[in-house]
Amino acid sequence: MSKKSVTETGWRGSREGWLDAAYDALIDGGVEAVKIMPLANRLKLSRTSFYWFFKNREELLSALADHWATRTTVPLIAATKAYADTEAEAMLNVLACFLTPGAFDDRLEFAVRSWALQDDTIMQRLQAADIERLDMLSQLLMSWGHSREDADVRARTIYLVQIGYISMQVREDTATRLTRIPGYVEIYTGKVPQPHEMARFCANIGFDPDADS
Amino acid sequence: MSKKSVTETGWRGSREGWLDAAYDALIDGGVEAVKIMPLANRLKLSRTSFYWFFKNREELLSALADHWATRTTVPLIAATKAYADTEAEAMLNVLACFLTPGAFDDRLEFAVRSWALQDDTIMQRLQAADIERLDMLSQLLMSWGHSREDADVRARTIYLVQIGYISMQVREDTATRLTRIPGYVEIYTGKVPQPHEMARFCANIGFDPDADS
DNA sequence: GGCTGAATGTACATAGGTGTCGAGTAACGT
DNA sequence: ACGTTACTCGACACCTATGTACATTCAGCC
Repeated sequence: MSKKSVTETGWRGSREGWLDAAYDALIDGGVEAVKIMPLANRLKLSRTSFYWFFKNREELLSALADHWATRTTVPLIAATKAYADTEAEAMLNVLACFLTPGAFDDRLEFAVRSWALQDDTIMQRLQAADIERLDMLSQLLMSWGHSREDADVRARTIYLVQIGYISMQVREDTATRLTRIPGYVEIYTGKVPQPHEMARFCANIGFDPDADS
Repeated sequence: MSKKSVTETGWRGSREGWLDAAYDALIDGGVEAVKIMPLANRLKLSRTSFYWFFKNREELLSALADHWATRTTVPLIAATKAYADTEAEAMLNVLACFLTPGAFDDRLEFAVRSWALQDDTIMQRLQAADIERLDMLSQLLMSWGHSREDADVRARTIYLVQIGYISMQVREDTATRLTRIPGYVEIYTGKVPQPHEMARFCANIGFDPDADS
């Protein structure tokens, strides 16, 4: 799914190939795992081939950071702007973004947060993203009638719970997590989601609650 | 406060000295910053002196991990068991633990979470700690009348918001954060803290709300 | 003032990482 | 089939880290 991209050339290496490998290394070993020599070994390529596609390690890391924004902030903001009939549904749209694999990339998010500890420019991009995301959530809540102050605390709760989940690196299955969703929606908005709203939510995240196993 | 401990010998180095330096390096650079050579430079000691106090780098890291437990899980659990007249007060006790500098060491907590990404044994200790902490919070809520399910979701919210805060590495001043506290308590417990409870809370965390700037 | 052991330093072996240079090789267009 | 371009690789120079062996120095105690 990732190795063989559209640009199917006869060459073994490619910018995307190195980038994918770097991405994998980043999400399950942190920045310090993104090293050219190990990547080369995994790709079964010579270490020095890397320098044909990238100027140096820094350029690779920078490309990784760009990737992060499009895989996290972008989908979240889209979710806050999605259509909704009720406040509960609007909140479910946001939660769906966090839950759907392929929408908000939580493992990448965590890796980048750790990375920020060692790198100031990443730290700055991260803090800017936090502010932007919180602001979007706050706006969403205000559009459903919450006061500025109330929307502020609630937006923080929603966002922080999610960041917390990511940071805990929980890998619980969708079904378990699903049982807690109505509770969260109620805590976040004060409103209980209706059965048909939950049904739409399940459909959105591609989950069939009737399936056994 | 940390450098010159009680054991004031005539020697320049000491186990504590190296440990303190390692701690500093860990919280503001991640595990990868805990390297003997840089520590030696900072301590103005020869690199190899280290090996007189520690067998090797691993032993240092292990000592650091032990330190983490006593500076995070231990105070949190104490806070859940602290005396309280009301549920709101009980919750404020927990929040105070998170806010008081010197109680729950949030920077260390974050550093360890990042560390876990690269180290399986740390990951296991961390997940055990998460379970234990969530369990304590849940028990606290159940002792104030919440059902098991409700306590479960609420405990997660409280804990995850805090982990989220830590992960965001926000450094907002006590006063700002304080304004949001009553809002959080209400979201967490459904009860509004009384003025005298807030006053006690301020006293606990060593904050004077009347002091200007 | 000299002994002793705790603490420090110097020198060496080893390992893994980065990046450059230049020679070689595979793919593709004509 | 041939040349050009796109890519690959090996060798080299360099840096930073770990850990060991051995020599040295210093504090504290007769």
